[in-house]
Amino acid sequence: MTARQKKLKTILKELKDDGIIGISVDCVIFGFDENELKVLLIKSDLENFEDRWSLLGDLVNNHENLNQAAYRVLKDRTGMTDVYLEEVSVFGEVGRHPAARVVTIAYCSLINIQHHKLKSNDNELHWHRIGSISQMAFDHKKILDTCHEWLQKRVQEHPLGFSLLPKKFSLRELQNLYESILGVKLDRRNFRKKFFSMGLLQDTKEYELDVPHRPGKLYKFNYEKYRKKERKTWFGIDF
Amino acid sequence: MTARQKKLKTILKELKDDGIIGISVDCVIFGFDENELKVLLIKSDLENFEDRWSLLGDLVNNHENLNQAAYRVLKDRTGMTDVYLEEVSVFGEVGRHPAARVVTIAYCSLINIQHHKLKSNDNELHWHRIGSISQMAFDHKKILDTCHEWLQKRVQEHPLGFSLLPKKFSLRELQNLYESILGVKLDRRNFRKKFFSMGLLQDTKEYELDVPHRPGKLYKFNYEKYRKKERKTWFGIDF
DNA sequence: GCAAAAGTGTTGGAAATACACCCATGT
DNA sequence: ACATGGGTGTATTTCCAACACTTTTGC
Repeated sequence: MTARQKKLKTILKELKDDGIIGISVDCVIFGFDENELKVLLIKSDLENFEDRWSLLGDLVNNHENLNQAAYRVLKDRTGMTDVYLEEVSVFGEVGRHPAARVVTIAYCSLINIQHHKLKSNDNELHWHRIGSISQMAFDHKKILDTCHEWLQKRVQEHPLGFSLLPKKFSLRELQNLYESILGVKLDRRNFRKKFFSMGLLQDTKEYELDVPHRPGKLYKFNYEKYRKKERKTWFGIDF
Repeated sequence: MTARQKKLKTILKELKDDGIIGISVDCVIFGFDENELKVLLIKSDLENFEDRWSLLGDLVNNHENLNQAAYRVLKDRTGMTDVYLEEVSVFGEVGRHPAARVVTIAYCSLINIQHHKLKSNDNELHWHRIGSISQMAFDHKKILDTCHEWLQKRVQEHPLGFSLLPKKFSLRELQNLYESILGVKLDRRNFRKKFFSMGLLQDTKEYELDVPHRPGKLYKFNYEKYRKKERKTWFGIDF
């Protein structure tokens, strides 16, 4: 048991003894690699859940904001700082944590997996394919599923998928990303038409390298133009 | 100062002294009356915010789930039990509450205002028109705005607007509801077409009474049919 | 009979879908 | 030369937006 785990255990015991509700953040860290959506998990802290995988999380300090706590978890555990992060939901069932009453705020984080080199000695951390995960510690499977559904919806309405890709990407990569997040196959021509018609992809004049076929153009997402864009507010009622 | 307020003040003081983060729920209670979307507010509990309006909320007890806490607030303060309630977001900035660090879970509740007769002696509670509210206590204006935006989006994708209407309603009432939530004018014929084509409105064979014009048909929303309906998962990418 | 809102269809344009061939590159 | 994926256009269908007159009721 690490020092970190010991300290956590002590704090949780105190919370329980004093009848106090603890607050934590849990990060669902998505990455995209080998054309698959992956999630970064760690071997569970607690004995109760030995051999189960768990999200990265920690208790919130009294003096830090919630998203600061989430950033702290990301930075301390993955070393990454420039990360897309958004609050998704809250999980606060009375019995969700065996050691004490802990209400947790679930964050969805998207990282460019290329930039994140796992230290090789950090063999408690692993990237898992979505769909290859059945059981997890605590209610973390439920949290993961919620965040995945949130991402599926969100990625269709906001340009956050680009956070999972390198700055410069081919349209094929972009399409693979959408297909793997949504779990569907899309028509290549219509997909291109759709994205080009938005006018938010910027031609870099560069091409893929070292591919065993005709290289594709590389694009950047034009955040500046997106920010200025006038957005329609009425999408149409449809249940 | 009421007994309730005194007790709250004591607890908050304890939290602060012990350096503990408190957890509360705050309910944004929407109603629909006189063809306008309204929100139920109360005069603020705290001296700091005298004469400002505040959402209905309370600290979460150690032994109750978060939505149970939200239901409790609704029941204790409005007397209503059969209420639509959904978690929207979390607000946990360090300085958001002057008396202590309190993280609050914001709930959106929709009630049929007809069923809720405010006790006349309860003159601290008032229905406010959305848009007539400028300043509020704490960060409650931000919470209100967040919930309103959430409702605008949600009501277009899920059939929750009906919770604001009587069981039986005319299409005009339904359209007024959507118009007031979204702040837009809609074409009457297209609106009808849209809803009828969903096939979820059930003709009650009844008509409006006591209206000074041709009475409209009354409909019920068919939740059962909605539940069974197969929903498409792919809405199309659009930023 | 008049005021007020209910009820009802059609048409044109935009967007989504389905679909097949040639091109550039590495091996 | 061949295998692999890149790049492109069109026809069809579906969905959305715009729009005006007749009907029923209360007063």
